[in-house]
Amino acid sequence: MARAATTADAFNAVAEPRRRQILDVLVEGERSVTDLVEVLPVSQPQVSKHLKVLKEVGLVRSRSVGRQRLYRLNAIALRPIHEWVKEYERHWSERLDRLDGYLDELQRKDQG
Amino acid sequence: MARAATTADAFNAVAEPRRRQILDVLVEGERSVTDLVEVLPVSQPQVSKHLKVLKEVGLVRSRSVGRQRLYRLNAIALRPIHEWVKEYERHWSERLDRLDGYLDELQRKDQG
DNA sequence: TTGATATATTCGCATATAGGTATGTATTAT
DNA sequence: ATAATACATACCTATATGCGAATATATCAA
Repeated sequence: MARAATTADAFNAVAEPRRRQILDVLVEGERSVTDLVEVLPVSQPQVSKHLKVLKEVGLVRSRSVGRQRLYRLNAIALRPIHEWVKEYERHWSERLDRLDGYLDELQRKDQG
Repeated sequence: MARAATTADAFNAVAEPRRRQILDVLVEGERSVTDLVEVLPVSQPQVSKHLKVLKEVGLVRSRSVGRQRLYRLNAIALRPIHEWVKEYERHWSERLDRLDGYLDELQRKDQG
């Protein structure tokens, strides 16, 4: 078996930095493909392909205006990621970090 | 070019559901490889391989105790994901969702 | 030393990727 | 009709993936 498809879910779609970049632009408002090409260091075909992936997982929606296609963010599709990662937030508090440091040190003493 | 390596960053490492499952167990405390194999529907070699990926991106740390290797979460490595996705949270408020619904409807009327 | 337990690594496979380049398809303008 | 603009799709390549199966390595037990 290979890796899960980029279109499998938001986690996979967003793993690609370019696609996060695109979302980072769209969060400011609707943009045409050309707009995105102008702002990002990505070719037009690549932008279109990335948008297709983002659309398949519901992260963006589009509408046609003349010969333009305007894409906009559908942020709620990011919610599963937020919900998942949120549970871990309390674990990077300073207290737990210190415990980790302590365990690392024990390890070093045992084997180093 | 191919897809970015799973070990490229936390985003890519965590895109794989099995690895999220592993973290979901480790969030409750340190576990040996065997512990994880018993709890998850994954073979031992696969668990070891997933742990290797997680370790390479700093999401877990390990220490040896006898012939066991105990893995523990290093949650702070998830912070970049949280920081990124957090910015989008306000965008899935009800008001913006309704605007999206409205735009979708316009689109349907224009072209459907 | 021999065997058992715990974990890691290797090998083979099918698969889908991101990017480049080229081309197709609407839509508008002349 | 023709050309130009805006966008999508097809084709190619290199790459690394996740899984299964087998094997290697380390540690402890008898």
